[in-house]
Amino acid sequence: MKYHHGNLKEELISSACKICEISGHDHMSLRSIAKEASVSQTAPYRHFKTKECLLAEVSRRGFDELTERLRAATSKANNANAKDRFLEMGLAYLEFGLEKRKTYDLMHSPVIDKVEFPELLDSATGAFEELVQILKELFPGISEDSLGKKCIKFWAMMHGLVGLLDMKIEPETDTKAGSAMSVVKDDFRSFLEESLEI
Amino acid sequence: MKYHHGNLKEELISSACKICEISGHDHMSLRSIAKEASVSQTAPYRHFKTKECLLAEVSRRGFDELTERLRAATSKANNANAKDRFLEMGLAYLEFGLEKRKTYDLMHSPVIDKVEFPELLDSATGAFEELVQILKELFPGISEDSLGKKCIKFWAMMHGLVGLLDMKIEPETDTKAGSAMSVVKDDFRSFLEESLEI
DNA sequence: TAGCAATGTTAGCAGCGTAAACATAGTATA
DNA sequence: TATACTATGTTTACGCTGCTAACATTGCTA
Repeated sequence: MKYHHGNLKEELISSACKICEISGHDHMSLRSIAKEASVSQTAPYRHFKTKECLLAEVSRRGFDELTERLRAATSKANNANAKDRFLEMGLAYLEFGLEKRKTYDLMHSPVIDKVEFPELLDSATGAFEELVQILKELFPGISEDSLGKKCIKFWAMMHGLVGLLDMKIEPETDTKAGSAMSVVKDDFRSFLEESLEI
Repeated sequence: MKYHHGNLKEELISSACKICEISGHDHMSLRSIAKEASVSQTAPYRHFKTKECLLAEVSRRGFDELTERLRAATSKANNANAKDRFLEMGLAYLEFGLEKRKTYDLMHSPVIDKVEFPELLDSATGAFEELVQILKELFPGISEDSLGKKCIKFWAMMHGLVGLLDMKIEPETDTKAGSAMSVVKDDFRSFLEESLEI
């Protein structure tokens, strides 16, 4: 067993990503991550000033993966029209949010002050930029103001939807909110399509 | 100093609400709350099984206040038409979210599993119900399915907006997202009005 | 080859949520 | 009114946490 790990920083990050997605960022301890890397409790402090810094890195990777997925979704249907590609993107966003829910939560959690981590803000902006591009195509010649509004509207709707869909309101505890939700869930495509007329 | 406090439970909750809104729920300790009530560290355990139970109560009060504000907003403009009342409600939602941001975060935070706290779910549903009512008025004769979709759409948009608006992207760090945001912020009323055509 | 910076370890602090055992006060019943 | 019971408080203690300080080892560079 050599004293110097060699690739500890990277291993800590990927362990953190794994643990975060399993247990959620608020049940994740630096000590457990260090243990997973078979390293002393305080070793992480040679690579991250605080726990928050490590979490910021996890968050950043989350945004980068989201960006990648959005890009992949729109280019998957590359020869299709802009509208279909937009729909694919919406679906990809939702999938990411629901699939990697705990990471998604971290990414939007206030525990990490994005102002303190500029490169995190960059990654987050990157994902947003994907939406801007596809909407620009969808509405050619649109004014900057209108484009901005549309972007916010969709981004907000998607973000809100992830939160709402994840509430997993079961049929038994069915309420108005619950039944409304399943309508959307069952046919998200048409839901999103209608929204295009905003 | 009498041994029995007399109204400890209530005082703990209101202290918790105060501390939560100031420091955020993740920087709030049971011990500090107990101290604020001049009571031993473990006294809260006579009234709340776990810290989460206290947080659930804080969250519940948040939803109740939100419901109250939404109701007040729509009835404030009581003699106005449904559309104006809807706009008032949207504004009220946004105001609550931005004004009581930390509490709002707790309310939507996954740390409290709503399934475990049915009365919390009730309170949350109450707020949603306000939206259902006003949209029903706005679109008389609308099918249940369409109504449901509209509700989700607006709720998601509002919820997403609070998160986005609070990012407080400053002019200096201006990005496409930042400038788009200020457009919405400056004229939320027209932003919401346009969305009505969904 | 000497020295320095990077990266690891050990020991220890204060704060946290929580459980167990005990103390006191208020209330219902005999 | 005396007695038991229940509700509500305190003390003590445990294991976990983030983090700091002091020290050890390694690899790079002059």
